[in-house]
Amino acid sequence: MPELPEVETIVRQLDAELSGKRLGQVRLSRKDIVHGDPRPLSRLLPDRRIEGVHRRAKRVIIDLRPRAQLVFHLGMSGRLTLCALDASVEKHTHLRIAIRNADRELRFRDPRRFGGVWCLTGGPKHKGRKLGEVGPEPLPLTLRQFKAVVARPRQLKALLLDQRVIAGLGNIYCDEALHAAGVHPLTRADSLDEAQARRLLRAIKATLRKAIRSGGSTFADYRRADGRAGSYQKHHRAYHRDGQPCRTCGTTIQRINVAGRSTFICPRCQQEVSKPPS
DNA sequence: CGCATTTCCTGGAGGC
DNA sequence: TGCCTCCAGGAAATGC
Repeated sequence: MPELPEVETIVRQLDAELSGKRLGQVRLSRKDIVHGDPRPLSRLLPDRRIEGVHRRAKRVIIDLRPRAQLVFHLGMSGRLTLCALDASVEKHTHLRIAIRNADRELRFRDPRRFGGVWCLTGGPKHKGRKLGEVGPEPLPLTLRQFKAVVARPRQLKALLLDQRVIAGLGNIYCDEALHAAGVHPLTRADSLDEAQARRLLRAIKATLRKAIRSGGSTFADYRRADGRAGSYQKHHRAYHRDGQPCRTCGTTIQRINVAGRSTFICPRCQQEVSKPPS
């Protein structure tokens, strides 16, 4: 489940490897992973130069010249890897884009197909599912901005997961940050006091930065762009640790359900301080 | 407005 | 071993 740190890891590798290179042949074996018209993909992309690869929210954005953008969302099980041309092609590889003069290609694989690709060429109005608006990036967020964004009568975790509110957090890093901040996920977001808000924002940033340094968390599908696994799962303190002792206080980590998601908490470190919204 | 539920999809886990 | 059911979850849609 690639979230901000996983996508950031992929993007840094792709940017380092691909900037300045030109795209070659495009092979799309599953048209329905493309939102909008899939034809421009193979028609308009070859020969464009890669200006750079960056991230916005959980999206990988490849900037091209002449001006175009290739946007990937990895959903649950999406992988974006740079492979040797002759490497065996894994099942569910939906898109392959050769890199000129490199003996390598970019492959997009996504068994569950919750992910997708957008090809933005600035041409006719984009049809199909649009890229939704997303909220501010968490890493540059100031405490003032964070408090403003969080000042709503909603379950805290549901709010943090909402990409329109803050961009990039998913189930793993929400649980890790809430645990690190010692805040219960069902806390009413607008009831956080100054100290809690500060702790939570710091925990979010610290967790994301550490995860980026570890190349993200690999549970099942996620891989870095070079195919290797991330290692931050070894440092998780809450996520997927139900039944195991809290690394802070030894209390057994519990699994509950919040916002329709499995949620892992330490019932001692994360006390429910205020009534959740109706 | 918020929130629970459903939908999409596949592979892996667990039951028998 | 093999079949079956259940379940994970990002994001959007639906119903209350």
